[in-house]
Amino acid sequence: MTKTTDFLSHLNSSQRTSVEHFCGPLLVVAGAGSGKTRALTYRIANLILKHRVDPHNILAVTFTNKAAREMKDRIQKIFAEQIALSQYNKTLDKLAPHEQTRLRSQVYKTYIKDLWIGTFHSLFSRILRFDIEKYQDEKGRRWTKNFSIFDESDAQSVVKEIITKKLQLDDKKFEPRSVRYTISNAKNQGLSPRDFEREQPNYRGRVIAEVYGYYEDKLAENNALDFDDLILMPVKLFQQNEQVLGYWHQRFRHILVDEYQDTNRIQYDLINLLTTNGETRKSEWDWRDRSIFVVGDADQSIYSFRMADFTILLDFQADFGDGLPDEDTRTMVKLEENYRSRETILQAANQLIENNTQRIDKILKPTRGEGEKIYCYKADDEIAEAQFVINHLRSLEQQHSEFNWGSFAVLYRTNAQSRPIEENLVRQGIPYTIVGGLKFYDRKEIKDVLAYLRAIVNPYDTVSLLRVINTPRRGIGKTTIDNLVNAAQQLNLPFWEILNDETSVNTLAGRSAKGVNNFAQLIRKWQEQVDTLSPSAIVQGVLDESGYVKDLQNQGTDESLDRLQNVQELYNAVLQFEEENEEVNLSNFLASTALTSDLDNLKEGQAAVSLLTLHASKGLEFPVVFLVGLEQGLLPNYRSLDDPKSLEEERRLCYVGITRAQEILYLTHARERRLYGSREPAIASQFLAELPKELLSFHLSSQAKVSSTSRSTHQPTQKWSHPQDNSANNNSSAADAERDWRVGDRIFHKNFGIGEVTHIFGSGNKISLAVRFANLSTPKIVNPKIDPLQKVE
DNA sequence: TTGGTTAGGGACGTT
DNA sequence: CCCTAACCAA
Repeated sequence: MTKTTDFLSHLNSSQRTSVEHFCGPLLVVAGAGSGKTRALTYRIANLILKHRVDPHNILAVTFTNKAAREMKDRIQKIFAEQIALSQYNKTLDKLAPHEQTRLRSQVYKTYIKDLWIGTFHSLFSRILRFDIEKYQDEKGRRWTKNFSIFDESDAQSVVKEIITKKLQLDDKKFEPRSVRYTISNAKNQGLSPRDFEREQPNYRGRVIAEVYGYYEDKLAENNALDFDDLILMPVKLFQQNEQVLGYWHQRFRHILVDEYQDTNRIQYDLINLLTTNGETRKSEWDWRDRSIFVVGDADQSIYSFRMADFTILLDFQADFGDGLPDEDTRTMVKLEENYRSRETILQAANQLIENNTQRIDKILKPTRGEGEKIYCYKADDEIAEAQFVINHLRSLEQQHSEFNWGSFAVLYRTNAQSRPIEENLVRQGIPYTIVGGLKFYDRKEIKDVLAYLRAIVNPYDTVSLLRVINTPRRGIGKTTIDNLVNAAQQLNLPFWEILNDETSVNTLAGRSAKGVNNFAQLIRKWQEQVDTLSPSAIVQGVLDESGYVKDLQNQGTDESLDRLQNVQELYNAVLQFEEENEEVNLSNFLASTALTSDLDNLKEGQAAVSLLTLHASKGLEFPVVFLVGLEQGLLPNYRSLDDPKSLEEERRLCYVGITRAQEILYLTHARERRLYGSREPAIASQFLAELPKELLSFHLSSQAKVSSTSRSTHQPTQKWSHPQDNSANNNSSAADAERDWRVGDRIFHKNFGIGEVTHIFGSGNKISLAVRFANLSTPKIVNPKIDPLQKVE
C-alpha cells in the first residue's frame, strides 16, 4: 500500500481524536450510540496503516464473540477499501466481484488473521493453551493444555455433589446455585479458599469455604477450569512467572478494551499486568510504542452481579494517566453525539439517568431529529401485554415498507417473560429469534455429545466420562459405577486409569465388565484418531459408534426427533467451525462451544423479531423497541428495591433498553401478572414516572388492524450410518483361593508378575485387591478368586 | 437396572 | 405452571 487516503474523514472530531491517539493511555467515555465501535475499528486500522504497527502486537477485548467478529469484518472492509483506492483508484464496490473476494482474502491473510480480538474468556483461554503447563498453583497442582472448560451447570453439579455426597449436607440449606455464586465471587476477588475462610464469621460461610476448597480440588482432578479460572489463572501465572508475562507484555503493545465499565477486578489486574509488565512504579513505565485504550460508559454498567465494577472505569485516569488537571488531560475523550436514536428517545434516556447519583456527567446529544412520542401502554395482564406488542408490530410491519420483522425487538428484564410473547408470535406465524434462556449448548443431547468429545480430549475429565459412560444405556448401572469411582478414589488414581484397565474393570464391574470395557475401548480408539482425523470426522465417529444417534432413532418420539435435529445442528456447527477457523482441532472447537453464547448467533438482517433480555441487548440497536414489564418488582427487580446501589443499576438497565431504539419506542406494563400460576397485582415501574410526561403518549387499547399471515415451519432431515459394534474381550480364570489378604502382601500374578497389595476392597466372596506391580506404572485391581495369582513369602 | 409417575420447589442477569 | 429429583414397580 503506497498511499493512504484520508479514511479518517468519516469521523467526528472526538472520534478522530481518539482514533489518532497513538501511545500512552486513553479513556474514551462513549455514550450509547455514539459510534464507539467505529472509533475502535478505525483506531486499529490507523495503528496498522499509519503507525505501521504489526497486527500481531494488537490485543482487543470485546464483550461478546459476535462483537469481535463484527469488528474484524469492519477492519477488513476498511483495509479492502484502502487497497482498492490506492491500487485500482476505485472504490471497493466498483471492482468485479471476484476481485473483491480476492482482495478481502488477501487482507485477511496479511492483517486480520494475526489480530487478537475476542472476549476476555476466549483470548485468555487461548493464552492458557500456550502456557498453562508452566503454571503451578499454591497446592502444587498442574494442568495440561488439554484442560476442559466447565460451564456453569458443570460447576454447579460439582458443587452439589460436594455438598450432598462429601459433606452430607442438605442441598436445600446450601443451594448449589447460591454456593457456587459465592465461590465465584470469591474467585473474582482473587480470594483462595483459605483467604475466603478467614473472612467468614459464621457457620454458613465456613461451610462454603470448605466446599470451595473441595471444589478447587475437583476441578484440578478433572484437569478442568471454570469460567472464572480462565481469567484468574492467567493473572496468577503472570504473577508467578515473569518470563511468561514478559513475553505477552512484549507481544501486546497496543491493548484495547471495549465495555470497560463491565470489567471486574481480576480482569483489570490482567490488563494492568499486560500493560505495565507488573511494574508498579509509574515512573518506570515506558509508553513508547505502547498504548492502553479503553472505551466505556458508566451509565451502561449492568453486570455488577458478575462482580463488574464501574469504579474501575472512573479510576482509569488515576491508574494509568498522566496526572494533568482535567482540563489539560490528554487521557480522556468524551463521545456524546448520538447517531442512533431520535431526539425524543434521547431526552427520555437523559432524564431517566439523571436520577442516578454515581456517574460521570454526560449527556447524549441528538443528531437525528425529533421523532415520534414514546408510546406507553397499561395492559390487563401479561397476555394482553403480549397481544398489544404483537398487534402493533404487525401493523407497523404492514404500514412501513422500511421495516421488516428484523426491525423489531422485544426487551424484558427476566427470561421467563418471553413466554407469552413467544406463544403469541407462534400463533400469528411471525418469525422470531429468542436469545438466551435455554441455550443450545445447554441442551441435554448437546451436552452429552460434548461430554464424549471432552472425555476424548481430556480423559481426566471424570465428570464427562461419567455423564456418558451409560449414555446411551450400556447396562452399566449405579452399583458398577460406584465401584469404579470408589476404587479410583481409594487408590488416588484418575477414574480413567481404572476404566482403561481391563483387569481392574473385570474385577470391579462384574456382569457389566463387558460394557465398560467396550466403552473404554471406544474412547481409546477416538483418542488415537484425534491427531489424524478432523474434528468433524471424530464427531461423526462418536455419533455413529457410541450408539447415541441410533438410540435416539429407536425412540422415535417427537422429543427424540427434536434431539436428533439438535445433534445434526451440532455436527453442522463443527463443520462451520472448521471452515471459519485457523487452528482447527477438537480442543479449540470445545473451547468455542463453551465460550459461545446465544447472543453470538444473533444474525442481523435475518428477518425475525428478536426477543431478548435487557442484559443481552447491550450493544445492539433496533428501529423499533418494545420494552415490556415495566413494573415495580420486575424492573426494578424486587431484589433491588431496598438497596439504592442496585436500584441505580436497574435504572441503568432501563436506560440501556431505551437507548436501543432508533425510531420508535414502546413501554408497556401490566396491571396483573401470573407468577408461578397465581395472579399477582402489579404496579407501574417508578422509572415510568421519572420520564418527562410531554414525551409520552398513552395508548388505551391494544387494537391495531390485523390481517392474516402465513405460518413458517422448518424440517431439516438427516441420515446417519449405522453404528458398528466392536467387541474384544476375553477372560482367563484360575481359582487360587487364599484365606485372607492384607495390605502389604506380596503376590505373583501369572500375567503381570510380582506385585504388592495396596488396598483391599470388600470381603468374603466379593473381595478384590489393588496391586502395584513392579513393572507396571499404574496399579491394577484383581480378583483373587478368578485371577491367576498366588501369595508369595 | 430401567422407566414411569409424582411431589415439591421455584425464576434476575451471563462468560 | 414447569421442571427436576426422588421414589417405586417391573
